[in-house]
Amino acid sequence: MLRLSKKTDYGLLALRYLAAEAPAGVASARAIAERYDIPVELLAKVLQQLARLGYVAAQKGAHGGYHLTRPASAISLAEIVQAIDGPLAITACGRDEEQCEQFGTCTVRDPLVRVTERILSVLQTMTLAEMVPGEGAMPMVWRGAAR
Amino acid sequence: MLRLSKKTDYGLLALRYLAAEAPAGVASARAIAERYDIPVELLAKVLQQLARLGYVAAQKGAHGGYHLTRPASAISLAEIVQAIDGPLAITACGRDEEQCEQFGTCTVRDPLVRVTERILSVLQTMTLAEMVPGEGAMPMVWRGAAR
DNA sequence: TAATATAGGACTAATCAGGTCGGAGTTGAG
DNA sequence: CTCAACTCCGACCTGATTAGTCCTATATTA
Ligand code: SF4
Ligand code: SF4
Repeated sequence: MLRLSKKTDYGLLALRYLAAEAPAGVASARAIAERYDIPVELLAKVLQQLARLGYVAAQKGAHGGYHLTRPASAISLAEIVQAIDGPLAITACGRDEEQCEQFGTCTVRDPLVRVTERILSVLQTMTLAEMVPGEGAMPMVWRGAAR
Repeated sequence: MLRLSKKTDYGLLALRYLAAEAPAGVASARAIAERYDIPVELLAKVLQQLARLGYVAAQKGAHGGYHLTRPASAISLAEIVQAIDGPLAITACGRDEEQCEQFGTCTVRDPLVRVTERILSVLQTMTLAEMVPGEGAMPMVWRGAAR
């Protein structure tokens, strides 16, 4: 029903925390999970994935944790979503060989990929920095930002 | 993973068929299902839902079928999606009382509803008529259509 | 009346997201 | 140097949502 997964939701929450509220920009999975009342292991998994993709760096051992590797203004919502949920696709035919039965006779595929591209561009124009009101840059250049 | 349901996909296919290819703008659920190799019963259910909402009208009995009640240019993709999949929501907190555990401590809710609104506007700017290349109006007023 | 079409509910099967478990690696105090 | 505590990490399990099926009732037309 056009919903993004809870994992993405949690990941977003965590990244925003690292960007805005974390003591020295560093926080452990446990700390973030307790702050937002999220299952620890699940959030850990999300952060692991983000670490694998290089959005955050992990520090093991005591007093370890995660920290951002890029400025929050350089991380788009689109990147986060795709890092966790995989490539953005509105339909089943969206990516890979995952094509549906009616791939051959389908007449709405092309219009829908156009829609997908536009949604992607919406996600790309929203950066992590714009999600934290006080901190970072909060540019007032909203209008005309499409595309 | 931000995908719209197969039902919506089928419904879209059916509506486009009624708008563009159907003999006299009328076709039965069976005919459409066979045309696109869709489970008949499932497509029937989708069309019933669309009929209930008033997007198509049903004619029972022999030589019956469905036909659009509005010009294709007056039906937006947003309407179709919401008619079949229910209200558009990116997150679990999106609608109703379906609120998640971290509703109270959540810090990303507001930005995400903004994103939802923008995605909705993308879907609203795409009409059924724009999905059939030859027929109907295909306006070239894409740029600057956001919001 | 026989054939064809929609209307609507209940039921089953498959898929996927959400959540859980135990283990491996690192750190730092003693 | 040793060891215990803390962290990340990968695989596994389970419940919820979706996709699809089946059956019965009702309406229309040839
Ligand atoms: S029906 Fe068409 S648009 Fe939908 S998944 Fe299949 S090929 Fe893609
Ligand atoms: S975590 Fe926040 S944005 Fe996500 S569903 Fe819960 S309240 Fe909504």
